[in-house]
Amino acid sequence: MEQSLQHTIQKTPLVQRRSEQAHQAILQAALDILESSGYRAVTIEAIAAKAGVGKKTIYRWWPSKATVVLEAFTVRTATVVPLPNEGSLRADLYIFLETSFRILRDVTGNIVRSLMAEAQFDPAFGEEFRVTFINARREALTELFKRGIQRGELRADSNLDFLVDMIYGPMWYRLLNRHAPLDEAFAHQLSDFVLSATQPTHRNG
Amino acid sequence: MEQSLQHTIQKTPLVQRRSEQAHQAILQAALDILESSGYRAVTIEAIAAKAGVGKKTIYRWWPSKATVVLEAFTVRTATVVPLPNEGSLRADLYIFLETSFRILRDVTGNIVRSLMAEAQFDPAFGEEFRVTFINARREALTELFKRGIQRGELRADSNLDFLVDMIYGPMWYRLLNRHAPLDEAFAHQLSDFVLSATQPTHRNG
Amino acid sequence: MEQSLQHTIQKTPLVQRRSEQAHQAILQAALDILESSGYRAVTIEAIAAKAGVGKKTIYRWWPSKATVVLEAFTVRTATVVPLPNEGSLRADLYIFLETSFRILRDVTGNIVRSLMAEAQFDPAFGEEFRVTFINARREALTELFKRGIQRGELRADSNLDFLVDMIYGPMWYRLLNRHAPLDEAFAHQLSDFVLSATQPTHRNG
Amino acid sequence: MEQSLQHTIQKTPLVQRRSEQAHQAILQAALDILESSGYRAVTIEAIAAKAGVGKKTIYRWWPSKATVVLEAFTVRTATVVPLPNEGSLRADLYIFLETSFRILRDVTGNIVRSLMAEAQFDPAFGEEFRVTFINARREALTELFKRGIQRGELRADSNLDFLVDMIYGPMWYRLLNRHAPLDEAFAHQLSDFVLSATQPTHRNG
DNA sequence: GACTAACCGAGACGGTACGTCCCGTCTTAAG
DNA sequence: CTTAAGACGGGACGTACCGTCTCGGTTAGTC
Repeated sequence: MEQSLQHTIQKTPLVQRRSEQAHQAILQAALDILESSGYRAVTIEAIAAKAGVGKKTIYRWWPSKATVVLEAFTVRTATVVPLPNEGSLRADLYIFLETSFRILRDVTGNIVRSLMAEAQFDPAFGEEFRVTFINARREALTELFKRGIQRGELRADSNLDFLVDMIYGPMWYRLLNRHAPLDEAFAHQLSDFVLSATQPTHRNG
Repeated sequence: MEQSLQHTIQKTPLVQRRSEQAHQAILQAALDILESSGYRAVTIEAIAAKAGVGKKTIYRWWPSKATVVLEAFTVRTATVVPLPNEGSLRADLYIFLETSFRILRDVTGNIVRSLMAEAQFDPAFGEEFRVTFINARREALTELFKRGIQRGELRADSNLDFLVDMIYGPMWYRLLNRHAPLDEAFAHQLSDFVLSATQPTHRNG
Repeated sequence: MEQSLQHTIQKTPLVQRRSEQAHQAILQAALDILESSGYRAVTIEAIAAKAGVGKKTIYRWWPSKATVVLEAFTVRTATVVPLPNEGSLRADLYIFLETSFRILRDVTGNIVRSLMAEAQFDPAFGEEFRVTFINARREALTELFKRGIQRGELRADSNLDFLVDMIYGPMWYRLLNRHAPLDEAFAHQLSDFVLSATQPTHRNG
Repeated sequence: MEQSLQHTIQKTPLVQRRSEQAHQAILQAALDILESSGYRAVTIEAIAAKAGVGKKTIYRWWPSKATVVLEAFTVRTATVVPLPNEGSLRADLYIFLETSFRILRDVTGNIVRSLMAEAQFDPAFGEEFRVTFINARREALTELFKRGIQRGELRADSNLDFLVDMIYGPMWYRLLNRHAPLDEAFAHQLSDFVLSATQPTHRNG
């Protein structure tokens, strides 16, 4: 983020000569603590100590520990957003969900839950979390639905943002509330349900 | 809580009863701070100071500040769960949602968001939150659906728990993620969508 | 102290019907904690718990934990004040000192040190400690000197209080300051020194 | 303390130097509380509040409040150890005692009593108190006696440590036990008594 | 090649809140 | 109507982190 300006004008070269080594050490330390001791144990002081870095260095580049964790999580782990293309919306949606669920079922789920929780207390981080994390996933899902429209599997005037809410809402609800698992059955139910409510023939039949 | 055993043998009520005065002062103080300064300002020390109570007294009866806030919130505020009965599932569902949304749009929404966030960090509180708060609301919604089945508006073999997820999921998602409002339009969209996916086939057959 | 009134008039029988059992249990508990964990671990709460007694019961009969310890120490342990009678002041003094030193060398020394320390912080206890403990020992020593005067080993106009200070002062100094031991050598040095400064023939010779 | 190594290799002065400002503020605050409210009112929290300093800063540099008070007392107050040189041991000793007594008769006496009391409960502090405070005074007195030996007023083989005990013992005893005052009369009695017991035999032979 | 400005590690700093320990008083129920 | 049991308001403890700051030292252009 702070580097995105460097390849543009580059008229003030002495500014922000960050140490890439320290940068990576910080992200790695955050991940290590996260995996070994959980989000609660992640503190700026612990990260600094583990990374062999001054606290100032962390504060220089990130506004909060949640932001560090978010970057560590998105950059250092290969948490790619799935974008299946199986030929049918039903199949794509199911695979998208089952892939997402599988990722969330392991430690990743706990990290994501912690980040969403942190977002409730820290509005600035909330905004960043939405932009960086949530929206990327919403757009992938939107892309799936758009393909469905192109194939005629979905009405062209469907409210895609709303459909995305109908998919991600129940997923997050189960993730955060833990009253029921994010399993294959749920992936089937959820994709079937949303498609059954949106199939063009049924809706206007 | 400690009185629930009294109708049995009454041989071990040696548990000293709590001071009702202190109890209420604590809940009120928690609410006051919550409303005036937000959840972040709620600390055990602040509650104790405002309630004119020793910290130990709070720790004696509640395991965490989240638990105090939950009790203050559920007991002292009239946050009744809506249970409309308008004659049709569609109307009941819409009114249920619009009533819920209206409550969540004011400060209550922030409290609820904070509690859900806290539940992510504190498993014990998470369990209590689910049982005390979430489940009560799930059951009310389930009751609505059951009436719909009785009226023939819903298939008798509908998976009600899943339907509840499809209603509460998107609501919580918007509440926590704040990418879109919990307004009347969403109440309409959501109730219509769920009903359109669940209308008994023989009605449209 | 509070019993000293009971065998006098006894016209108000229902007042102060202290439980002798509780009384002894408290003293014993104080001693037990003292010996097993040291003076620092002696608290009213610990005594009450160990004695199976309410805290109120302790506060009813003693003003402070130091007072409890003092009574436990003087009443329940057989810490008799030595009063040797060997026929000469020199012998009596040495035996008195060596006996006292021997007692102070074991745990008793620590208790006595703690009580003297407590007396510095709590003036009321300080007074009681002086009257109950210190003065009894000063009087014993004074008695020794008086016998010395009768035998002609000491001038009749000797300032006995001052002589007592010259004996007990160095003893307490070593006890509290711990820079040198309270051993037999010191008992000899001390008694010899005081006698050499007070022998009638040398002084006026 | 951390500067004492600087004249050597200067390769490991990585210990961050303490803030002299905070250091002095803490000592001053301790003294202020001590003089205005007594030793009992001296708490780490009170010192921190009065000095405008975090509690951690105090704990970083001192192990206990007694240590803070000791440093405040020895460094910030001009409690010089008297070292008279009047030409005779008798005069020097009397002036030494009367000067010491005068200092102990005011608030200083209470501080010193409190420190000695604290030393009974806290062995580590006891050691520091002995080394820092007690020993400095013992050495001054020893110096007096050594001059007496040089002048021929004292036998060359006198046990000076024992003589110091015979002077300081009674002083401390009266200071702590408060059964009699530290007045000029006692200064005379004490110095006379010790000298009368130690006069070289060949002088009176 | 020396200068110099920024970064860097280390961690001290003022500060807030934590959860615990005891204090001395007060309340309850049980005998 | 006195107990034991322990809850109560309160004060201080020593700890954990916060976010800011102050040090030397290191390093990377620029002069």
